[in-house]
Amino acid sequence: MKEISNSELAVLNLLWHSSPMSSSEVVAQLDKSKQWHEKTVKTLLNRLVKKEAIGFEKQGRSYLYHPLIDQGEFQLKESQSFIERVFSGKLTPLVAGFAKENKLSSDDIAELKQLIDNWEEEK
Amino acid sequence: MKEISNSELAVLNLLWHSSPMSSSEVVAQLDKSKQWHEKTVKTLLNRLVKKEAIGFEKQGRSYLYHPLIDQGEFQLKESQSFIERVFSGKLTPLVAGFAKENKLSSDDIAELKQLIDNWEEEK
DNA sequence: TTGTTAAGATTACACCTGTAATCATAATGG
DNA sequence: CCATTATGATTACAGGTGTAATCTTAACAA
Repeated sequence: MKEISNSELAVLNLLWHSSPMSSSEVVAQLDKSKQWHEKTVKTLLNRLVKKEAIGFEKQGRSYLYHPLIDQGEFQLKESQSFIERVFSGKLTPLVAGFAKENKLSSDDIAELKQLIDNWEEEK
Repeated sequence: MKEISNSELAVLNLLWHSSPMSSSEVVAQLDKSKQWHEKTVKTLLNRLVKKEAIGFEKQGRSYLYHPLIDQGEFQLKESQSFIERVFSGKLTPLVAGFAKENKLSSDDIAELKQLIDNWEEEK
């Protein structure tokens, strides 16, 4: 599968959150966060279709779009390649960086502890 | 500061690891990992200079390059924007994804525990 | 029925990126 | 002293990206 650009990802994120959605719904949602023109959003939907990242069902004159790729898989792949590029493949320095700069909340810590407990249990 | 592309980052990573370095040294190092032509590497060095990500000292006919931006800062910024884009700003799902797919080693877990301990101590 | 609209398709266009090749020039080997 | 070379500067060029505008056509309003 082709690379998904940042702008395209914003659209895809919406569809992962709720789908199917018509282009006008996507436009309406995105208009809250980004200031994208309707034409821009349509271009992004089109490119995502070409990349086979999303598909659609015809609904009269308009389409209802839905994701074709799995969010979890996408996130894992992206995370791995990001960590490879930026942290030479090591995950903990990323987390350490957040900790150092106080970007971690107590909730984050609690969740991390939980993760570790689960991991150890399964082992 | 301008965005650093992936290829440029590979060069920058080398310079963070050891600097200053001449272009031929950079070429030699990169030739081990990537199969980049000398001309390609020179282009990347040039672009990094234009982006003010690296600087150089003249050394006779050639230059000795060194980073101008801090690796830790860069990594933190990139991490934040990555996590924002891909995980809606939440860090732990990233770590959870790695855990779920068995991408975490015992060493990783040990390091994470250490991090958490330190974090709690400081609080 | 027909002019207007709205949806999707196609085209636009400048800038970035990957990946070099060519140009200009100063140092170096003979 | 001069031809060769190595280094940096400039140029190349296709494909991706952000950000739309224009074109085509089918449905809807009057």
